[in-house]
Amino acid sequence: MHAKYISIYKEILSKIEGGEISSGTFLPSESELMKKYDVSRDTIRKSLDLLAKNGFIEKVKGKGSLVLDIHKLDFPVSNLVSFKELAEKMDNRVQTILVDLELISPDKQIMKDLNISKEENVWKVIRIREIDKEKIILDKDYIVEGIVPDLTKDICMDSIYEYVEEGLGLQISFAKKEVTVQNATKEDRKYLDLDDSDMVVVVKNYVYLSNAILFQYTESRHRPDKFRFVDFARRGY
Amino acid sequence: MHAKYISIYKEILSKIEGGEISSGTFLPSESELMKKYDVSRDTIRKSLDLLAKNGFIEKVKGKGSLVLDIHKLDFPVSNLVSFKELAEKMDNRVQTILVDLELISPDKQIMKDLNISKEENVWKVIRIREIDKEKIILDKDYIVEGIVPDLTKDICMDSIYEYVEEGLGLQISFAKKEVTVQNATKEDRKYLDLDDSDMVVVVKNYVYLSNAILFQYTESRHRPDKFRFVDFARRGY
DNA sequence: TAGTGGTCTAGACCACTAA
DNA sequence: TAGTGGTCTAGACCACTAC
Repeated sequence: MHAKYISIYKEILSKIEGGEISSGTFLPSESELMKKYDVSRDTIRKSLDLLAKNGFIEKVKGKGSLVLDIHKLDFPVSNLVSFKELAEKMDNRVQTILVDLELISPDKQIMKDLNISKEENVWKVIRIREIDKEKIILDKDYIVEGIVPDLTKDICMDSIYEYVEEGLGLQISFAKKEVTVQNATKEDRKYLDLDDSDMVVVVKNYVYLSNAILFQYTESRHRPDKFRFVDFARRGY
Repeated sequence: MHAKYISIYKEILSKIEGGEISSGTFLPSESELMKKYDVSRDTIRKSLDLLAKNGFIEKVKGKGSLVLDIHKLDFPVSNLVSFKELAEKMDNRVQTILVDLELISPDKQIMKDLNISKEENVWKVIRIREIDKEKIILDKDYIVEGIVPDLTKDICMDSIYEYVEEGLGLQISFAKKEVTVQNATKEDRKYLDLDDSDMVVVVKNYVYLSNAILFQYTESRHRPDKFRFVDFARRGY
């Protein structure tokens, strides 16, 4: 809502996604955009840099900003989005089942993952994500009580991120992610519809606030045949 | 080599990676860095933005730029690096075996992947990547002949990217990537040491030049137990 | 040659943090 | 209050592209 360059980014993006600007064509030049939005060139450039970073345009020196036709991310590992935000793009084909919500004293592994002492308590949240009536993802969340003192069933069924950001006024900023493939555990087999497959894709998330404090460790365990993510990568720095 | 902000980025990065600046401490303020490098604030900010984007620092308003202790990427899906560049960080524990190098007429799938007509020929390169004497990754590359006219055994054994960028003077710019888990094919079982596992992690790459022309399609097929990547993700735009 | 994006500068005002 | 990073402006010169 605040910065001009973000508003302009969003406006151009909506025109690209809405098909108003077709892929393969060039955006108006930076000087034209300056006039159009009545801002300085630096502000326009920030907007275009965002579009380029996220894979919507490619800037070509001497020519202009070419609109790309890369499709949107299905499971964005490189972004940091909540399941609720993801689900909203999937037309209600998803459902969440809350299996467990309790305040626990952390074991050694969780203490290490969250970098806390044994005096600090931790919220443990286990949720199953159903897609088209099949249990596809097992989400195991561990959240530091000192940062999120209260957690209710309703919050867990809706969106923990939304609560943390809007309810508590904290800013979720960045995460370290790790993706591996492992043999399924008994817990996986108990909660997921694994069919014949005996492996799961494990996405580990260490999530930090904007003051660089670690507040959440999450493990998302996916049925492999339903796991897929598309990413956009740039070469160089 | 050219831009000041990239030199400054590299200099600060080497100090962080070399331990000269420890994680958990703050970088000098932007105004101090301005004086130190004798550049404008905008230039310093570009350097710091790069460090933040790549997960080395977190900027905290009113405080400063905090150095993070996130370890380096193992298998960077979100970056766009060649296997040779990756291997250089692994102390020669890796080896490449060239299985196939030929110029073919594309089948329907390849025509679609590379978005070309059947008149254009395509280089097909099949390579096995050994890590610690085990055959872990099967790389299948398809490269448009019109862009890369010559391809030799030596180039494929060394680095195709290096040849394209330095030999041909082209600039590899961005890629669309897709990661899935699939059942192993006969070809996978033939070329890889799959042990008991019957699945592979498939990383598909559509690689573009800086003029937004698609020139390469690559499929990297990994043994699942050896597949792992760590990524850094920021929330927001 | 004219137009494009890439880089750099100098200065301004703001919001946030800490003492 | 002083210092920090966040945003925005106006102007400059460069390298590249197209004609």
